[in-house]
Amino acid sequence: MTRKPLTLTGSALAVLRALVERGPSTRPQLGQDLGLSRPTMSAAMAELMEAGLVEPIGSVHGGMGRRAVEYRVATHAGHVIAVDAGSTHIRLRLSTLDRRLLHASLHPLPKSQYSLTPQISSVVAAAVAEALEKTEADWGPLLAMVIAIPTRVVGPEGDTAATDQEVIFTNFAPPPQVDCTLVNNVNCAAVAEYHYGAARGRQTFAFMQVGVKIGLGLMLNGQILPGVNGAAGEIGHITFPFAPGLTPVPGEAERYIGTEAFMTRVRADWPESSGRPPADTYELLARAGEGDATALRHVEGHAAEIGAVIAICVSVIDPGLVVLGGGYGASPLLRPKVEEVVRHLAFPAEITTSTLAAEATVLGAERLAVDRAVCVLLGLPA
Amino acid sequence: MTRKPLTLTGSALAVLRALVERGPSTRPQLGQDLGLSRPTMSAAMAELMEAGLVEPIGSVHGGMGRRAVEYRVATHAGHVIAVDAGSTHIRLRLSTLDRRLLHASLHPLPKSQYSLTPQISSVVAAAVAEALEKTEADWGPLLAMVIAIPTRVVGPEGDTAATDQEVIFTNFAPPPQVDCTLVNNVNCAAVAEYHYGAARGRQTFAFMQVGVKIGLGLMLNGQILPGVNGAAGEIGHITFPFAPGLTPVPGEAERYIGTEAFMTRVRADWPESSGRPPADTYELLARAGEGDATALRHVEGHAAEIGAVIAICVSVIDPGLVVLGGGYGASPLLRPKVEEVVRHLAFPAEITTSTLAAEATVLGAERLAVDRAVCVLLGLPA
DNA sequence: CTTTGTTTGTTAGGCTGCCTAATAATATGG
DNA sequence: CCATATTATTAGGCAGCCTAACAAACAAAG
Repeated sequence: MTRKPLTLTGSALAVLRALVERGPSTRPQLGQDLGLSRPTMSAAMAELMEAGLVEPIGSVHGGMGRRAVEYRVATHAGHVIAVDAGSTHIRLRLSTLDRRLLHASLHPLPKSQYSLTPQISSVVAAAVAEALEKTEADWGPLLAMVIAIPTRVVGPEGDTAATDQEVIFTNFAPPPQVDCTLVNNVNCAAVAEYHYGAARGRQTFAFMQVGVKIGLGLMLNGQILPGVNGAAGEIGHITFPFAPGLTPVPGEAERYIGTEAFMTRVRADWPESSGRPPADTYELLARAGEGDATALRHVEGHAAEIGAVIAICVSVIDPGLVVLGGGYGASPLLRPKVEEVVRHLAFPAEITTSTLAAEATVLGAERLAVDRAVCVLLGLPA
Repeated sequence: MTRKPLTLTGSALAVLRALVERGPSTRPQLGQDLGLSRPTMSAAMAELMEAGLVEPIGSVHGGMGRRAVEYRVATHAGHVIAVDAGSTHIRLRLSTLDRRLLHASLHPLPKSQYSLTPQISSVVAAAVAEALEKTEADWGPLLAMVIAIPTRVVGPEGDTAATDQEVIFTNFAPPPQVDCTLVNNVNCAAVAEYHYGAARGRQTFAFMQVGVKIGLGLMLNGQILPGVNGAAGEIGHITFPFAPGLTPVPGEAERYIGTEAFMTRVRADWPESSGRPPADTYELLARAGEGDATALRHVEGHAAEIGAVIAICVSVIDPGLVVLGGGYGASPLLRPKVEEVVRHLAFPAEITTSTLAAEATVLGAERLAVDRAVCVLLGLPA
């Protein structure tokens, strides 16, 4: 875990972070954006070159005058692995520190998993083994791994026994000496929406995932809120039903809003006159998209219930923006009704739909892995 | 608003902040805690003395050796005013930057107010006028004011017209050139619990106020979460009732959980055999405290409903700790049932009861005013 | 092909803000 | 009064940034 300390001057660190953030850049660009003078840029670059962290990749001319040399994070500096341990597929990305993709893979699971199981662990092990196999010599060291899992996650100081997070290691062991971090999958997706998706440029927002399960990822001032027990955003456990005379049942909201119970209700309430009920949510959404009135009615009814959940979240944290995502939630058919309900019940909040689809989680994990990798290189905590 | 810039060196600023934070201290103490060398402490102190921000107040001996000089923030450096514009009383504190109380007052309102009214504004105006009247010459300038109000609050860039916050200024104008900040009263109370009360030493927690209205103050990593529209913690607007087949009503949770509707239910359901129903919550709590079974049943039933609301908040943000406060919520009778319900429905969260009672809000406002004052002195934003 | 103007990168030197080390100034206790 | 402990100041150094001036590379115009 511990490699050589490698302390950098403040400006060099800022330059490294900027190159990680935005990819190849010239010195004038970096100096401008970071507010550093040319001599300081010179020193910082010399420092980073010396450490083998950056490399020149040619020169660019911007109108008149001398051409500026373009630099990027050196491939040789190292790489990261991001894994999305999903319920139907395992996705893996192996990338440089500035997120140039070096290897990617998609591994279907034998059957859909409702929770984190040893079977998922096995496929993760296979995916990572394959990635290590294909690693080339000049890719530098594997600096960090982030694995996105569909459970709540606590740090080493927390009560790891109380969560299911350790299940990921039943059939998988991370390579020795490699920094390996577990992160909740919804939080990863939120990170991706923040950097690349529907929430770009927003410092504060919530990402609501709707599929077999429901969950919320909270981004507050550019930082994910994990919660003291890793349970922030576990909105499957909101009090439900909640009304005078009714007894709430723990976890009932997740079951009720989740797509399995929803589809059961749809099938039970499907009129004979509308033909065969839809087999799954994809078919339901497809029919609703074609204008089938019965399908639309169900989708809108469900959207109103999702809106009711979001109104709760908006009342508690007032995120200003809620991004809908997940296998079911990403459908643009939901948005209008959700927005209407939220506006009626709670405070103003923009509602948008995810633009990253199934890639969101692994892209967010990659992003977090790169952050970890920079910390590992510099011996920084957190 | 703008006074002379007055830039300080980093260490001097740290020393000033430390003195503001913890009151009178000696140089060795400060140097130790801030990790500053003795020469740096000397320079910082010289700088602060020069600027008239600190003053020596004697010397202290710690065992053997030379006595250490003790310093504090100079009274002459300036003062702040904190106002709690509550529903039954206006509380005011006028304090030095290190929170030595110079003047305090308590002004009852003619009658209890459900929302922020012009009448409250009038009493605030009178309270502030009286405080300015009593200000002595050597107290230095009035650097900042914070007024705690029971509405959502947005900054100048937000849509102030959409909130009721401006009502505070109907009959009151802050002294010219004085930095005046409005802050939600529940958030102020949370700040006080953080520094002095039941949440001392906790970086993340939620403060739930239960009285005529309900509200949540969210402290995340030592920072209040105000929300994008100043509506974070406005849990009076959570979806309620929320159950299949029921139609939620905006703001219904506040009415239902709030003490007015609660007492109406108590009275309606009060058996003849138990004698005259209690006139208000104080009487209800008093009787419950004496062991009256009917009163206890109602208090516990209500506590379960409060617990159901808290379970929602815990599911969304997982604060680890929830402090119960407010006129009704501060009763220790609530805690056991609330804790039981939260543990049953959601994730582990400690439940405690406020220790600051009615002073919480004004103490939090004072704290925030001091922070603002330091920023004003140094020309810093936010 | 040379000149000119523009942009990029380097060198020289200075300033700020912190540090360590040494010295001076009190205090307590035999 | 002297030994010891603690506090404060002085002297000198170093890291990390800056500005100013200069050298190098390039495009476009003559």
